[in-house]
Amino acid sequence: MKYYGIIDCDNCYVSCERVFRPDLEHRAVVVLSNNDGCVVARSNEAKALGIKAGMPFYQMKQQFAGFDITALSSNYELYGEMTARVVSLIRKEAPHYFRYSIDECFVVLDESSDLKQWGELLHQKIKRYVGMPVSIGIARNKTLAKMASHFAKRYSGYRHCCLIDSDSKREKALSLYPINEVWGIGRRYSARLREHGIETALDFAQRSESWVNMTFRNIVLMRTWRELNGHDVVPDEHLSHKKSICTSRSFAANISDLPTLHTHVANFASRCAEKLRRQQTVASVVGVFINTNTFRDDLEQYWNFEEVRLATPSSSSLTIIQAAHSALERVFRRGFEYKKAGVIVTGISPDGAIEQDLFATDSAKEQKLRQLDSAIDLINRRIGSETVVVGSQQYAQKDADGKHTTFAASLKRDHKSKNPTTRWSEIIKLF
DNA sequence: TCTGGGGTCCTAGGACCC
DNA sequence: TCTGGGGTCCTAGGACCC
Repeated sequence: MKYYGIIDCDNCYVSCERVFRPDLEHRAVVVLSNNDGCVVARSNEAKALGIKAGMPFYQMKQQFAGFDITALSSNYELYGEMTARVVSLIRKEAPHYFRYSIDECFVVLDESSDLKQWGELLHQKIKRYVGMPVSIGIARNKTLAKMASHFAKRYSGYRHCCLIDSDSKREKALSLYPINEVWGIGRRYSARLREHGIETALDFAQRSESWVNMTFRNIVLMRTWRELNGHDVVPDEHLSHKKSICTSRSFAANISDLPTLHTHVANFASRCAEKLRRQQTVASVVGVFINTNTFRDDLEQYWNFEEVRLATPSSSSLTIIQAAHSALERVFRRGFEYKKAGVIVTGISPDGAIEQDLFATDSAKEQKLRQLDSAIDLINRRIGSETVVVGSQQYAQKDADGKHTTFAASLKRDHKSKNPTTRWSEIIKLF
């Protein structure tokens, strides 16, 4: 019989920071979004104080003035590296795995071994080798495994691994689980379910299949109902490549001029091209959106999105940047203060299976672009991201050394930690 | 003054085709 | 009173996830 396990990093970003800052253990710590905008991760101590996820940083500072809280800017280079180490350990213990998000990984297990012990040992191993605390849930399907991992996180008696392997355990767990915390049931559905007197996962699971069907006429909710009742019906995602890739940011300050937007959009486009190449795919459509500050209802708002179709699907930074620039020209309207922009690439297919543009004459050029991109990727991977960039990615503004400012430097990150795992210059020195 | 950045799936409805 | 009947593809919007 097949089992699913989920390995979930506890307070992932905070835990990554604590590996290199042991002084932050047992203290209230939050990690902020880009431009130090919102709280995106909290230590248990910060949660206990009542700091909510998504809370704007300035509000937190007002509301929790006088509390001893450490706030850190997000350092995605570090989090990406640390979680990759976690995954490499998981892979050794469970060859059949798929990554669900930056901090979660599903594995498929069979019943032959002692699954509870397996989970406890994996937890110990990840803690010892990477320093990351994880919670592990194991059950017959993914919805129940997620629920189990929450129990593992909440009750220390489980020793970081909760296994649901019988109907009695399943029903007990369901009865203790609020309906709004079930995987796949968000704010809207839980409000509607509560109108029908459903408070726990068990209340929902015990309704008849036809009642759920008639009341909601919704196949997604129906699948969740089946999983709560022990069937394995939610399909495995993330086994194939992504169908859309987006890179977008809010700006530290408003931007009204086209050249500065061009530079930002070039950087977003370049990131999208990198992501395409990493999963060995190409895109055929490049879209750009820009918008004014949606929180300022006293100002006139503008939001728009334009797409450009490529003659030949591509993952080349130069090609994607060019297309993004022409899309930007189309969405841009003078006279607005822009707060955010983004590039979205779609029409994604595996690289290699590209049907040629009927009128293409530039396959030799494509070949050269490909070699150029590979060389840039290699350098940026070995030496550090943004070591080599396309000219249009460089900001007009220069730093103290006379060098052009880079994308990373354009973000406001006043409380950022070092990158001891990916930058030679920031490696930890003991003496 | 300061408010994140990614993704997925499903459905309904319209355009278009034969 | 009573619209032909299939199809496919695309898009927008709504729900969800982390």
